[in-house]
Amino acid sequence: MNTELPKVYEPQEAEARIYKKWEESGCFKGHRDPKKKPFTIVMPPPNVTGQLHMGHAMDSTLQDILTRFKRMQGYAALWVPGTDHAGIATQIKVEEELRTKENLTRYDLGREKFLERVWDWKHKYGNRIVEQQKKLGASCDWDRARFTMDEGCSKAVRETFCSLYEKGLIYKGSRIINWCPHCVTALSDAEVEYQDKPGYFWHIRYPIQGEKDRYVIVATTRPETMLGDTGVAVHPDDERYKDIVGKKCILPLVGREMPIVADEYVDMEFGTGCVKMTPAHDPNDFEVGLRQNLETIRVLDDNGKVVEGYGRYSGMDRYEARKAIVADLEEQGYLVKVEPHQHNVGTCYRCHNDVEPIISAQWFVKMAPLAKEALRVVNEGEVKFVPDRFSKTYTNWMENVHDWCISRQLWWGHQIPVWYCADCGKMTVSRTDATECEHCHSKNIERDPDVLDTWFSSALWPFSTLGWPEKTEDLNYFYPTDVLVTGYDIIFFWVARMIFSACEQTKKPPFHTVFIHGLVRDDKGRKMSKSLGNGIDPLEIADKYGADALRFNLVTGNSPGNDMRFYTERCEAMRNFANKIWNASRFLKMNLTIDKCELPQKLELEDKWILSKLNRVIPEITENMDRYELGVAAQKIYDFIWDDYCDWYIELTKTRLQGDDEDSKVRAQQVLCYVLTNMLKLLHPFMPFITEEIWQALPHEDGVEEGSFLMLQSWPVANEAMNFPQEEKAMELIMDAIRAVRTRRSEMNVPPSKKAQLTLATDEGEVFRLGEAFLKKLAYASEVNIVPASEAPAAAGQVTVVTHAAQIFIPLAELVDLEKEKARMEKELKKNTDELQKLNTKLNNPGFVNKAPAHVVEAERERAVKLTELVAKLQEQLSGM
RNA sequence: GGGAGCAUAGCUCAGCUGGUAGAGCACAUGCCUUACAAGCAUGGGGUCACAGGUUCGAGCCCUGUUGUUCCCACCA
Repeated sequence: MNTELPKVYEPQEAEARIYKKWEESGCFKGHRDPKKKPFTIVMPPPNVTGQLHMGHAMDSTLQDILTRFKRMQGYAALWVPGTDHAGIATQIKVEEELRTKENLTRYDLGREKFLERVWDWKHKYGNRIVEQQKKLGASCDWDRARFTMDEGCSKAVRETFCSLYEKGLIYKGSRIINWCPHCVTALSDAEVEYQDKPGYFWHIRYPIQGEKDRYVIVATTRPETMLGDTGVAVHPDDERYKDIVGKKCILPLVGREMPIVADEYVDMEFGTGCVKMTPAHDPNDFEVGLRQNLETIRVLDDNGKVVEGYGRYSGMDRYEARKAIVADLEEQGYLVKVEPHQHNVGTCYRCHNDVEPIISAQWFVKMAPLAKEALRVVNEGEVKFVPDRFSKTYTNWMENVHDWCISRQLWWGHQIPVWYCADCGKMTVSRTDATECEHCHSKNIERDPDVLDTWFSSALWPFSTLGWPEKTEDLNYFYPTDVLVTGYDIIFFWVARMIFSACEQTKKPPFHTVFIHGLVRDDKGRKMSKSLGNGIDPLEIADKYGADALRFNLVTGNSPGNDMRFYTERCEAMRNFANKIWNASRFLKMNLTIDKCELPQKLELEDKWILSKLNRVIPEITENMDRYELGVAAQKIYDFIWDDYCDWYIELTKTRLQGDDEDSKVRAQQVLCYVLTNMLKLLHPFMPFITEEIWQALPHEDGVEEGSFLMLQSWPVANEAMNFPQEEKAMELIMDAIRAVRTRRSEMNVPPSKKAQLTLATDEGEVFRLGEAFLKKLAYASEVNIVPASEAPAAAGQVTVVTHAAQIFIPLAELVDLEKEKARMEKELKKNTDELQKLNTKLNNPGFVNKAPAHVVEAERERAVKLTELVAKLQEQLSGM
């Protein structure tokens, strides 16, 4: 905060400057402090290839809020950042660049050269997202930044693979897997996205061998797979087909003889009750094939083209082949009919091309034993999801999980540490690079060319980043970590896998809480995506409105786990809030003569009111934070700052600040400063920059070191000695009167410049005498007369206002239309009488009085008293009109 | 076929363990009141989707209905 104090807060320059200061002075460092409890958050590593998008911004904001909050609460807070090598995504990006700039493929370069290019790319762009996170204020310990392909993480990957293999939890097998012909790699189940797409049902006739003119009719959505058919199945109880079970049929176009088998899998009700079996290209058929001993014939190659040996179809792309086959079937009279059919097609989560189920030799993690412990820790509450409903999502998935296909036919990633011996044919699985076969010592070995699923290394992230498998001090102190913050969209990909990996490798769950947030959508509720071009760049927003405003926007107005729509206008509102605080602070600075932030001995009514309110809001906000209700906490601090502090307290202190009583002036400053300091602390996790900026410019409490930072100050706690319930109530009486007068004046369009005398008839004369100055300033009174309630003047010819504590008379006779005034009063009387009646019914109900908690009954009684007084006053005034 | 979310002011959404319905934006009126017009004051606007139930009391809890969104699942 410089001395010029511009009227409008400009975040751009300030934010960069402040961040630099923090970073230079080591504020973000996570130190092992034996006197403190650790609080650890490990960042979900964004892709190295990535640009920071709104989802990252939200994720990082939530983590930063938690980290800053805990740091201020005195924890040894550590937030570990990093990036993910993102196998497919990165490889595709680099390949694209190769193609467009040099017209080369990765095969032209060869594996080694290509990987060099990817590393170059990583070094060039990998830091971009880090810089972007810094712009948003992320208080990570950047010195600990990790990359999933760096040495430590790679070591963790190798150790995990080998130990799982040794325990028999990793195996290689030929299974039906999801294959992306575009990315030319296997995918895990989680990497397949199912989409409803319009398609067709082709009904095809397969002649039965030896039975003239007899056929089975099968239906398929993928006719090209018929080339790989090795059987037809019917249900064993299906009377229609009992006689043909065991016979053979002939595959059209190919001429293959295939058995007709009976299998429970077939649904008699569906279609014709006959199903073509393609064990090499359909997971169900594969299972049936195993039971029925059907041949497995692969007809599509890795690129999705028909393999050799199928005449004119060979070499055709799967869709081309489909057309050709359908045409031929029709021409040869095998096609019975074609029906439009909506079906669920698996697509690649990266390139969105249709995934092909293909039989292939891949590496798998055996999930059943791992899932057991991963379920236990969640079921027994060792790991909690916030909001809790996501634990159901998690357990449902974990209970039904299949083995995890972890090998990918890519180059960029952790290469599988397995060597095959050309001599003895056995495998060597090793933690260090093998030079010979461990079985026959032959040097004639070759490494498995495949790499591991990216998520295999991400799954180790919470402990690999802290040094595992080494037994490091960090691991000992900071692990298990505390909270994982992430979107619900990667619960399966990542959260679940971290949990079972940690349980297996470290024998502990990786964190105790999973704090789940929703997606940030555009203003129409659509997902932000590149293809739609509806993404909003968080950095542009931060640039325009400030990172503080962006953060505040991302954290308010929605509840945990729910998606939120992003409105730029809301950022504007939050920017206005920042500006409001700026100006409140500017006002204080302009009036500041003190150089220390401390509370005075003597407090005025309004001081006690604001301090008491502050005392109430501190524990509330703290509790909301503890419960991850960050939006609620943010809203409360917003309201307190804007409504209580700015709109009321500052206004209330103005007469003192501008008056002649030096002592009172100083004391007002002291309270203003004290409350502002506390508010800045409460707001700091949400709006770190502006709060730091202002705090730096304010006088500090005793014990705050020169050159210290707000981010390192302690979180406020309520001060019991500063609770003043009586004064709070008294102040409210005055505020009620001010509001009531303002309302009446506003209804009559009296401008503030037209001051008027106020007469208050009240039994709370003492209180209102304390509020005289406030009534003058805030209720535009030229003079305030206070008389006992019994001596109320005649209402005639006056504007009258009634609160439950006072009747107020304003001599603005020329503005009063007596009839209108009467009507208004009658309306108000009726409203209040009705309400009082309702309340009395409630209070006369023994059920309520006996069963409701005492404080609720008490509150209602108080309300009834107030209402009764109000009604009495209204009646009195009406009768005098 | 399972599972979950959502339905509250014109719009977008909050509403913590049941206790007098809230915010932002928008709208209306009056204010350049010496911190802030990115502001101040005041106001209008809601059968909390529908139907039952539990309770002294339901936006909140239970059951069902409707609409809507999402996730999971091998119906060819």
